[in-house]
Amino acid sequence: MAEDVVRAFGFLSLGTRMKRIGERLQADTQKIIDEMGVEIAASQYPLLAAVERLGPLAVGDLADALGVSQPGVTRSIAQLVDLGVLRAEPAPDDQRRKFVSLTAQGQRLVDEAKEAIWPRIEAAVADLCGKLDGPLLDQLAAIEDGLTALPLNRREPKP
Amino acid sequence: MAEDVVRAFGFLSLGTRMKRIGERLQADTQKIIDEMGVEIAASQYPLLAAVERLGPLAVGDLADALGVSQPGVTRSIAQLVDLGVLRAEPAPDDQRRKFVSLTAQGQRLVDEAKEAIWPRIEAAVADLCGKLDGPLLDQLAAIEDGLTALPLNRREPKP
DNA sequence: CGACGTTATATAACGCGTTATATAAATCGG
DNA sequence: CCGATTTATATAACGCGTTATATAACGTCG
Repeated sequence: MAEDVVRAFGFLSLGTRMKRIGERLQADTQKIIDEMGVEIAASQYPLLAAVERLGPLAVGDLADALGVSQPGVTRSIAQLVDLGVLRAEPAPDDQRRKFVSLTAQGQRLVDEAKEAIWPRIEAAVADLCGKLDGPLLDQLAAIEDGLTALPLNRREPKP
Repeated sequence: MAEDVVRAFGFLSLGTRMKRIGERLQADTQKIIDEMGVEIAASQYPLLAAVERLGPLAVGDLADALGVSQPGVTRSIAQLVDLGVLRAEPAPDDQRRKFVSLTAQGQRLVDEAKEAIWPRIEAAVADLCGKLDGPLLDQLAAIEDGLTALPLNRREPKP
């Protein structure tokens, strides 16, 4: 088995490594969602959660709240509007702005997620790294090893 | 200023957040490399470093060493071969396998990087998160705040 | 030895992020 | 009040990761 170069390089490849871990966590999270029979991509939940938490919001404000670029959220919104979970309507006073809100179906989806999915994900991630402490690189190694030993979707199944 | 939803959700959106931080680190790293007038993308360095560290290696072994998929490294290799820094030649005994090695130009590039670029990056990242300790989410918050306060390319300029 | 399964790499299609730029609406200044 | 600038969103093109599948070479077995 070849050496894990990205890990071996420590701080030098920290960006690559964090991105890699993030993708792995997202992939495992997607598995949990799939197992629960929901049709929404894991990556869309932050957007739905932001709309629910902050109320109807313009595209640019959503981009700020999510920390991603405006074209990125514009595209995600378009997909979720197509799926019928989001609605986008121009602001009455300023036709440039578009306010995004949950449809009834979207609200149901979020309610379900809050009830059944998010607690499960949060518990699994907390199980993986809630107890961690110490230097960053050690924690990252523990996360990678922990995921290899037992992926997120095998952790803390709903009691 | 809108609330940072991904941060607020804690473990629930940890994957999204780590990916986001990784991308930000990579982007800052790219700035450092650009400032030093080198024409290689930051994302290619792990591949070059792996080839240098582990010697001539087959495509699949490189994928293992880097923790990415085989098609991913196949594509990166193709680009670096086009740039003239890598060479790929079929193994004499097994024509399916392709061994990847540094060209003279590639070796020069790596030597330069080891001399001037990697130490600078490592110092900047160490400055950002070498002292961190404690729970993971606190460290991530410190990293994000630290990058906002002073991006990597402003840290520890070469003495 | 030839067919068949296996293994290594290549290609295709897609996801989701980015930057750069286009378009349309609002605002500002003469 | 109209032209110029600014602001908000949309679109296009690309980067770099993925999975699924095609192709070619190897090994094995009847």
